[in-house]
Amino acid sequence: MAIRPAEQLIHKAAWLYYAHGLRQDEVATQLKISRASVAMYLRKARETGIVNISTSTQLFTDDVMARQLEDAFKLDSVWIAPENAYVADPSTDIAVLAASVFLELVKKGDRIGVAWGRTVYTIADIMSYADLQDVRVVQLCGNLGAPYSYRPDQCTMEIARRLNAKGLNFYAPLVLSTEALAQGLRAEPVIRDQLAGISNCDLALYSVGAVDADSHLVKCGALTPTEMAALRKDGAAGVIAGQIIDANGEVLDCGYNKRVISAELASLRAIEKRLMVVQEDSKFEPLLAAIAGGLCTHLVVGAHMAGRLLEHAGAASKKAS
Amino acid sequence: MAIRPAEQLIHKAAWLYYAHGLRQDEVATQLKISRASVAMYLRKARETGIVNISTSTQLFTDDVMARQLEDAFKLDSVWIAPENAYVADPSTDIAVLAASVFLELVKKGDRIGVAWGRTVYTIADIMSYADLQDVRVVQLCGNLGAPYSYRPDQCTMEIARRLNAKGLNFYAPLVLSTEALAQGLRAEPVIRDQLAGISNCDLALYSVGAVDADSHLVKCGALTPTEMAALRKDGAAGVIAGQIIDANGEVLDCGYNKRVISAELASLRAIEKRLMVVQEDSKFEPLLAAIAGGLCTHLVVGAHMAGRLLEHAGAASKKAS
DNA sequence: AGCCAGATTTGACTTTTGTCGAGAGCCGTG
DNA sequence: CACGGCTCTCGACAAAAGTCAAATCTGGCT
Repeated sequence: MAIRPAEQLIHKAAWLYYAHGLRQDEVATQLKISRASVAMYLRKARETGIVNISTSTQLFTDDVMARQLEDAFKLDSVWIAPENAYVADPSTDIAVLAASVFLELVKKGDRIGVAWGRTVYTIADIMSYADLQDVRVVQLCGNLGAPYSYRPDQCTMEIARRLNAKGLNFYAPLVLSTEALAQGLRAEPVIRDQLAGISNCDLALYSVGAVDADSHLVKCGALTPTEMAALRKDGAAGVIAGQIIDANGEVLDCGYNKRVISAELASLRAIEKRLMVVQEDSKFEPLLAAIAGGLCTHLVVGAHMAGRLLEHAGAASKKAS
Repeated sequence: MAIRPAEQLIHKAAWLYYAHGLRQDEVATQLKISRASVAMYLRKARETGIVNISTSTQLFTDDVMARQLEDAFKLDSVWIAPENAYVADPSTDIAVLAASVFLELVKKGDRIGVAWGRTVYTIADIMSYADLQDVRVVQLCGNLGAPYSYRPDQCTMEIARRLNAKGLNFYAPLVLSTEALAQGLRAEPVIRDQLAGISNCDLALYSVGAVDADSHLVKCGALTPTEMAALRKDGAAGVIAGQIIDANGEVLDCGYNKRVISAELASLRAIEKRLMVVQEDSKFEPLLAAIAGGLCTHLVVGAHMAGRLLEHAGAASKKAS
């Protein structure tokens, strides 16, 4: 930086423009700089989170379906992204909504747990900036040396960056070769502390993975397609923070899970607000499992998925009566 | 309304524009309306609080003086509005800052106590809109049939309106003719409930009044200039929510106070966040009294007042040592 | 001391946004 | 059923904001 015109000026410009409602040229006069500079400062102010522009997500919870889902599945809050009613790409729409919801749920001083996946990374990527200096973003599970850009640590750091918060990474692989090694690593002070700290989070953000050959676990080489198929037969219903869960949302008793370094489900359940975001329609079963396991209190889904969930709930209650 | 283009469309437009970042003409195409309408919807969205534009007040607390004041007076947070560095009118600057700070302190589900005065009304007047449906704004003291536009109930209602919140008014006069009548009225269920509810507030917003002929209490006819002068001799140092306090921030033992219907200071102190805003430099003594009485945890003042406070604190500590 | 590299600032230009008055649709009323 | 009154909607113009390449400045380095 030349002479750090930075912060101070950016803040002043943002203040005059957004809080006092002056025009850019008036701000320029006040600050004795050119209007072009003001425009640039304002952009920086938005990018830094010095100014916050947020739109209420009310409408998406006010939906009738959303209310029904909340009742049917005993969730605190459900947001439904209307399908193809809005912008072109439906999955982007869900991510944009999720990002808004997320920002609405975050409070100063919060500790936030973040898992990993394409969904989470997409959200991080389109999330607008905020200025939450005292927030901490912690990684919920170990890393994979994946060729992808949405590795667990990347998700964590990107979200921390957007929030202007501190990111706490997890310095361990997600999956180890042997159970013994995993146990040993879990006992390491650094890792143990990190794992123990997860239940202190105020908010968690994750998606749920499908149990098929397309799963990231397979793509990253943590499991072979054959192993995955076998797990599926043994009752695997979904993937949460790198762990395989059964249809009841409990950790599946399998060799793989024993080799994983990740947040215990009990720790996740201890987090007050658990925001789950599901983009793909194919993740119906996994989502049901996650909900059954109480792994989600706040839910963001597309209209189609919402419909399927309601249908399912309706059928279930009919069967019961 | 023609066919209620309302809410729904406004929200959609705001969503596409602010959350997705489309241009107005793109939004217009999507929604199949003219761009001019989009522009109008967006204005409404801002006015309704469907979109929120807020600028961080960080810089004003990061100030060295602010930190010193926090330490010297044991306050949670202090914001200092730079004098004549910014926009023309210094008192407006303080109000704009106060409004931002206020909005930053409000949380969903909060109960907010609001007193009255020119300062409070100015803040309400320039405060931007927000969408906090489950917030309640309660009036901290009785009303005066003043010719002014900043009557207690007006302050309360205006703030409630800006927040899209529910306003709870106080249906009693601030001052009665006799102590007996005041006592009787305080015992009335409606009034008693309102008074009792004050300590449940999460946030209070008020200023402090001066004890002189310019006081609102005099202008509104609650006290004559002569009475005011007499009270001053008896130790009156300031006015909080219509009550006279002494230099220690305690209720002054006087006939006037016994005839007032207002929040007890103990109730005010029970409120977690007490935001006090002082615009006029002449309110130095009253402010000191209010701080001494623990009536303020968060403070917004101008740079000049901040300087005087620090000077005072320095002198006091020097005397002590 | 002089020069380079990086970043900021600026003026001029283009694009985007705000606003106004006119026109059109809807509703309750006479 | 025609008539204001009302709001919403649109097109066109004016104002404001965004952008880019060139000019300028800074501090560090040789």
